[in-house]
Amino acid sequence: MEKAKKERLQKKGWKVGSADEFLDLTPGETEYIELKIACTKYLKECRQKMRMTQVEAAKLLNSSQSRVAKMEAGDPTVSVDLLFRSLFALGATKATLARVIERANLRKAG
Amino acid sequence: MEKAKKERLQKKGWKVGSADEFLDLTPGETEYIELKIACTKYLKECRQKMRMTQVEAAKLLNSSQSRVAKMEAGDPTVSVDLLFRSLFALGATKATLARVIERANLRKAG
DNA sequence: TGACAATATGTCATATATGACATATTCTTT
DNA sequence: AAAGAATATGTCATATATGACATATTGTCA
Repeated sequence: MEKAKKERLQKKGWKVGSADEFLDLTPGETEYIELKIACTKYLKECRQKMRMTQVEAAKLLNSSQSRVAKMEAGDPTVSVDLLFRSLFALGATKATLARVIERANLRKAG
Repeated sequence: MEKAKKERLQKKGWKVGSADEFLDLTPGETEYIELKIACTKYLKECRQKMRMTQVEAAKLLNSSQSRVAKMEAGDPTVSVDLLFRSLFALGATKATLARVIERANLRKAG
């Protein structure tokens, strides 16, 4: 990987390593990442289904547009806590979240 | 509520209010709390099923006995992120977690 | 194209989470 | 009951998350 890009990513909080290190993700780490990504996708889906802009969603969530954008982008500074609280605030339930998590590794169409 | 107890709980990070305020929890907040509690219970269950002490679990999780105790006790300083990462590290999968979340509001026997 | 709305990116002060340690309490086993 | 193992509680320095703001980029429509 290009040195400049690597440093830029690390500065953003991402772990950056060789392919070996990447493959060294434990199963648990992989599941965690998949879960988080699935939540970010579902959040965006929910917001769009409600025909809200990020600004509107931010107001509803007592947050800011930029943070909503980061949530949907899977920014490393966004916690699962925040994602969950946001999803629940947008009307998601434990049942729907469970479904999202369960299917996290499958293609959206699945 | 007794004043001393109230202050003690607030100092610990819990929101403490009148019954009205308690009932004012939004549905989303309630779901979030139920989810979190379910995870703490499941974590303890997993650890015990593996016949590990908190000290042993802590070592496995690169954490400390005291934090494991707090995770299992639902301490307010414990994030869902930490709970999830810990559960995955103990062998839980997205599928099992989904099940835990789905059933979070039901009695354990359910 | 230009202009406006929506989304993304960068940064920061503050808030919250975390591992670690000390110590207290509870649980077992004898 | 005493002793040791296990768990719980309190505290703190450091790490990470968060809302907010400024600014950049992208999308849309006339």
